[in-house]
Amino acid sequence: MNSKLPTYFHNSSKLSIKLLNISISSLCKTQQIDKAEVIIIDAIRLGNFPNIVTYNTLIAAYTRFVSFDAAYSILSRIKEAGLTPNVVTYNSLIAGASRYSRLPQCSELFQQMIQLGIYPDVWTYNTLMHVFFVNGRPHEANKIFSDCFGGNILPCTITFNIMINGLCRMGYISNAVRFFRNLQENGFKPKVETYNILIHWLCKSGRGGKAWKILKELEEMGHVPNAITYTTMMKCCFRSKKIEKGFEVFMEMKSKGYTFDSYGYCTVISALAKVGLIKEANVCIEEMIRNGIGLDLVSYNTLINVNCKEGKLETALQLVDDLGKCGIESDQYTHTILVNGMCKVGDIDGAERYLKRMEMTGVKSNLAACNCLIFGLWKAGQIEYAMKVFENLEQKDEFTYTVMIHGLCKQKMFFPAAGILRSCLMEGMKVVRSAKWAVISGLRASGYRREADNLLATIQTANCLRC
DNA sequence: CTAGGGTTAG
Repeated sequence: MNSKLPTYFHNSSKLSIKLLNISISSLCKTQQIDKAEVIIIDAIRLGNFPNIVTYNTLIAAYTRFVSFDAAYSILSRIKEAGLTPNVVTYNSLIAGASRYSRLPQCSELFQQMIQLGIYPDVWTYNTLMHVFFVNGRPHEANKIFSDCFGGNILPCTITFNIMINGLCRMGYISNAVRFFRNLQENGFKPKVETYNILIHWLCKSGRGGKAWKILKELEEMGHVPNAITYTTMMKCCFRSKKIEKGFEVFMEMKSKGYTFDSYGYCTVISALAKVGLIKEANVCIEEMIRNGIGLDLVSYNTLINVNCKEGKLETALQLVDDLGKCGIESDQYTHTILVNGMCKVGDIDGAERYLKRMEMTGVKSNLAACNCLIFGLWKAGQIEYAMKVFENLEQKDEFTYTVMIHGLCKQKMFFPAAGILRSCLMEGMKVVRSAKWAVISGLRASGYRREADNLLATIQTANCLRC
């Protein structure tokens, strides 16, 4: 018998099950699932049996922190306990399956719940729509949306938000705005979240002017912009290189008390570092730390990047160490930032060793980091080696191609550059204007007019095919 | 179940 258990676990009553669920919920939230399981075992031993809420809490935690299969196996435990799964059980499982990109399983679970006579609710429909959008299936998402309307379930604001966000995610931004206007005409009162979604996508697609108009509308409708609105607008400024304006937004964000987390700070720090305003970036870092803002993985990556940009590699590595001490694992961003930092200070060997070590420790290949290495090799004049790394790459993206094309053009190797440009087009990837121009003008300047025109024609054809 | 932050080329 566990004598350390609080006394309320000893009485089997409605109160004790409620308290049990509160304990399980708080343990699950802090990723202590093992402890939660121990408490459940003890509770059962004391005759305090968990109910469906207990199991649903476990399902949510297992999908979030362990695996879908672990969560799914709770279903049999529910049956063994003589309980019946409910709509929340299935909603959590569907959300869990979507987290692991198991699209067929989402549909299966949906069918299964209907067969069991469990009626889907608006959460079920919202989750399914979200799943389909995230997996690039707008038509299926739209079908769910129609079913929702056709059935007895009333869509809510979140349903509309998922629809608008999903349409934008698929690139249908104008359609999303039209959908939004249509809803408004039918009496829909959008919330700040809805406006934030539109503002975010308008900025991301380069329609900053329209984004500012939507922001104005948000305020005219009596809404107050929140912390997310501010970070979104800031990002919008930095995207269009309006650093001053972005900084002004940050100041206003601070004055409104919206810099309570690291989001705003990370946005402004990265933007400053990117344009070389390292001193200013460091002022913001100091302020963030002085204000006692909790640092997460993204914050650390931001700080590591600033130090790398300064050439302070030892400090950067110290921060990686601190990260580990906080129990946070570094990710692909961390690795890329470090590889880039090493290349920047000319330590190509170090960068290569780091990449090799990543491979050996089973970290999956990181294209961005490889791109940094190739760029570093070009800068260090190790041309043949850069070519070799490039050829051995099993995957390439537009950065890879751009780095190679610019490198070759700098060496006046315009024919190989044209070759790589062509293979890039064959892969269906877009070519950055500057790289395209470097090859064409290079060929022309060295007297190969015909080749230049030929290449230009190929580029234009490729552009047509993409549309 | 929806909305914000971090890496590489020019």
